Amino acid sequence: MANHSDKNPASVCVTCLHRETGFCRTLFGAPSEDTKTAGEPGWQHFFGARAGSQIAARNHASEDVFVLCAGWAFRYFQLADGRRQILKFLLPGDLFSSTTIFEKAFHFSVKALTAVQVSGFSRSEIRARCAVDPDVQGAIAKSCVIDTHDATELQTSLGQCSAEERIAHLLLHLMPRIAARNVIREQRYPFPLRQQHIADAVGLTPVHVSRVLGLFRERRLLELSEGYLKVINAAELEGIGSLR
Amino acid sequence: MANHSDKNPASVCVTCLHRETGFCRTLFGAPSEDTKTAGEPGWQHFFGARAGSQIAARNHASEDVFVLCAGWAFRYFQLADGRRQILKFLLPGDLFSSTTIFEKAFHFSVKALTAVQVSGFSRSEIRARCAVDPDVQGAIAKSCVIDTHDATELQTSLGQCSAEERIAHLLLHLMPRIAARNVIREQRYPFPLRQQHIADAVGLTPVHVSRVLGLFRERRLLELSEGYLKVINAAELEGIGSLR
DNA sequence: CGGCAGTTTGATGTTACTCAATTTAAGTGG
DNA sequence: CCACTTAAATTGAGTAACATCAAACTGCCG
Repeated sequence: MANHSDKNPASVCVTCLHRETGFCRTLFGAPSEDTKTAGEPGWQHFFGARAGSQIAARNHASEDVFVLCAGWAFRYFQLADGRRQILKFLLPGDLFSSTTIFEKAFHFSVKALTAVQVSGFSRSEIRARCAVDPDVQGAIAKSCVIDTHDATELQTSLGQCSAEERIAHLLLHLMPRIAARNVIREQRYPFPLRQQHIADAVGLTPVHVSRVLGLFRERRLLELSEGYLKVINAAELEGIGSLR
Repeated sequence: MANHSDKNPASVCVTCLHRETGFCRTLFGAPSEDTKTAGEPGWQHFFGARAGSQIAARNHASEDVFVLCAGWAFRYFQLADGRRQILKFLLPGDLFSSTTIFEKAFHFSVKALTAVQVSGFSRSEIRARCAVDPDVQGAIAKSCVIDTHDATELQTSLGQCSAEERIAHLLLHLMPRIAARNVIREQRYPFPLRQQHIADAVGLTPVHVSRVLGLFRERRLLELSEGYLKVINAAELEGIGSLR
């Protein structure tokens, strides 16, 4: 696993706690001054990782279930010759994958896109809670449903859509997820992806991604630079990428 | 929903019952003369559907969870302009989707590829059993894990692989699944897909699928006709389509 | 100032798509 | 069993979308 040296026992998953979208909230209950300063319970631990570092690898196993608490990461599948498919961009509150609740071994890898904080929970503890707490059950079920639905959309996008449609769809998929975790003003979204990441997510080359984004910019649909995505014409973007 | 007129109360999901792969086995226990002749319990019912008929539609909801008991079907996602992505080919024992256990509404559609028999189970009954029976829990978890893993592979195949690789991968994915449900002699697999289905599953046009299959045939990797797939050189096929 | 990572641009190549015609296979009714 | 019909598969020619290769450009940081 990744380097645990940035471990910060003082903060208990604060980022996740105050997010409706997060998994931690269900496990901890709503945030309180108590939990924020309580330190780690025995069945939970934290670690940080630098941007670009690998924080989970395919075929490795863990007794823990991991949740991203701060920063961006991505889950991906790598082929022997170096090609990789980015399966999902992980935002604070996201499980690495909902299947990790049921299985020790990963079928995927995870890398940090920015500096991140990750929280690990004992799988057996989560499953014990699941057995008695319908809220936890519901959170797990919801997570599975969302992952599957996202997978369906990605498959459709990759299999059926043009370069423009795929990129527009990716942005449209990310926008509400980013908005759920940040205050958005003037349609300006924090957006740390490099074009290489977009390329690996939508199955194109970075060069072609650059051309398509250039087109979008020319048509005044959006601007993308300096770690921000500014959406100028959301309606037209949806017309291109909405999969309806 | 589909036409229930072919309903056949005499047979209790026999096809699923004697399959290790099936969901019904977990719910019923191993087959016995008893269950085979008992008729339907109140929380389960059957129906048949003709080849080509739609048996589930996106945005429709049902109190039931459906399992394919006989024949082939496929789950797919359709776009407004007619394009469709086939997400999974369903074989006897397969749930339409594992998410149907958690959610009433479908995010996908299902069509029969051959004549089929479908079994519907009351969702509330399954969830009640899940709460008390670890085997049922395990079966559901396994089903989620497999669906997610398959989704990962399909995403990678669609996003990163060439036409040859995608088609080879599809065949390699199906072979063991077919073999688990049929006696295979001489590497000859029952295979009812039309080239159009392959095309919709791997994101190519039927014309191009025909060319690639023609190449495979020329290279003596396989033959594909008359509803059967005959694999001649499995090793080379794996070299092309194995995603390693 | 130089170096580096990321992006943009241009020229060219390849893969897969489109359109259209032809062949094969599968029924169907006489 | 044989014309006839229809769906599916194959083949060829031309084209569009995206990849590849290479060079130039940008912003950033030491």
